[in-house]
Amino acid sequence: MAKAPPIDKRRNILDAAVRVFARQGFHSTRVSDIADEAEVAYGLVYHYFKSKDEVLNELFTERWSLLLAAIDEADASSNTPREKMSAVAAFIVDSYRHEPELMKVIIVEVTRAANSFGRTHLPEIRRAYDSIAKIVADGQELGAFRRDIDPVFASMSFYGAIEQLLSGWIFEVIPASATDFEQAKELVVATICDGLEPR
Amino acid sequence: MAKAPPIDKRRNILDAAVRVFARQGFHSTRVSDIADEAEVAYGLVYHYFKSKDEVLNELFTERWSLLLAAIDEADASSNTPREKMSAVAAFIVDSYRHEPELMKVIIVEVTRAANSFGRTHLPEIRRAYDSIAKIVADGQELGAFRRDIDPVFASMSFYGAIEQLLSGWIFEVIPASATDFEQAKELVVATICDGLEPR
DNA sequence: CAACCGATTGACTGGTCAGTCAACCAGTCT
DNA sequence: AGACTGGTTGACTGACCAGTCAATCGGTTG
Repeated sequence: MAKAPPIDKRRNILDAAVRVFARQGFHSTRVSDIADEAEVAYGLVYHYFKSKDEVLNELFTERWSLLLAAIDEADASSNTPREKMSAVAAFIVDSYRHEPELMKVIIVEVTRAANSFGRTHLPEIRRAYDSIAKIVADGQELGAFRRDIDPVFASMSFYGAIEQLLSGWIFEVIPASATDFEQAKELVVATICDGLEPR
Repeated sequence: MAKAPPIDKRRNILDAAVRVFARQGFHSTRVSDIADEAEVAYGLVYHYFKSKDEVLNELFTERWSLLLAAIDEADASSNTPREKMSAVAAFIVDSYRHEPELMKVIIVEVTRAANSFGRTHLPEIRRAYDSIAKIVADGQELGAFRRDIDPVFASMSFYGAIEQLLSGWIFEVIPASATDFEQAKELVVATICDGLEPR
């Protein structure tokens, strides 16, 4: 049996797709662009994937499951609710820091495109909101968070704030240096947990 | 000269486009869909607009300028910084409440699609962030807001949180009743200004 | 009425791509 | 060697659609 060809063409194609999608956007990417970038014949893309859509689906699913795992892990830890929120923020920011192109594709083409593409993935996206909401709800139980704000609502605000920051970096609306990333982690949590008004 | 034809076809087309874009998304809308919805011949769309893109541009620009004006007006008022933030949140939420289809189109197809379409409008979008940031900065001057959070950063978090809520309503991830709208206005401000942790 | 002009119509064209498929190639097994 | 298999190739097709344009309509002016 088996080969495990030294070079995994399927992986090549996926990686190439990230680069091309990030550069041109999903819609204006031709399948031939992916093939070219991967230095592979046009038809091979269809050998490994059912359609152009499936390539994006795969990229999203691969990554999103990591996020879901990270949230669950944060939740399972014995940290304070606030530290759990910190962990989630840190995971997302670091994801962007280490793989900006992939995150750009996921956010721009899926998460923020709930219309076209994201529609298929709404359930998974929603699971992230729900898991974060659970952290908030537990925090409320413990008295660490105020009880008059609906957890799902808080979760959406929190996630929305983070995603907006990533968008800002992606579209170069705000500066994106290493220190900006570190600050961002702290500041989102500070904003959401402590608020803008002085204590 | 002049007529002012009782029925303004250009307006018809614009309104029809909102409905169709909201229903099917910009990309999967054919120009013929717009013409059909407006009960107008295909070619007429091109009589009034240079291209399909221009229709969307027009819709966005029309609306966004109202938002910018609303922010400026809030800023110019003699209210507290927090009340100014409230006014901005209220304006956006009410916009959605009264014209959900238009807001859906603007958010989904422009604001959150900074890749394809929004790219053209980044400057205008940015202006909104900047104007909100100015409110925050003034609040810091006055001592109403803490000074260790960058105004632009705060502005992005605030706007991101609101937009995320709209997205939640748009994609039916969270319930959207009249009371939800009213609550939302208060809760975003409470979250961002006071924070999740009890005072 | 005749000339004019902007609004309106919808058939048609040109270009673009996603996806198909028949052929080819390189191992592996017998 | 011969047969088989799965990876690999890229030319080709069918569908789709934005935008064009020549023709028509209806109202106004002189």
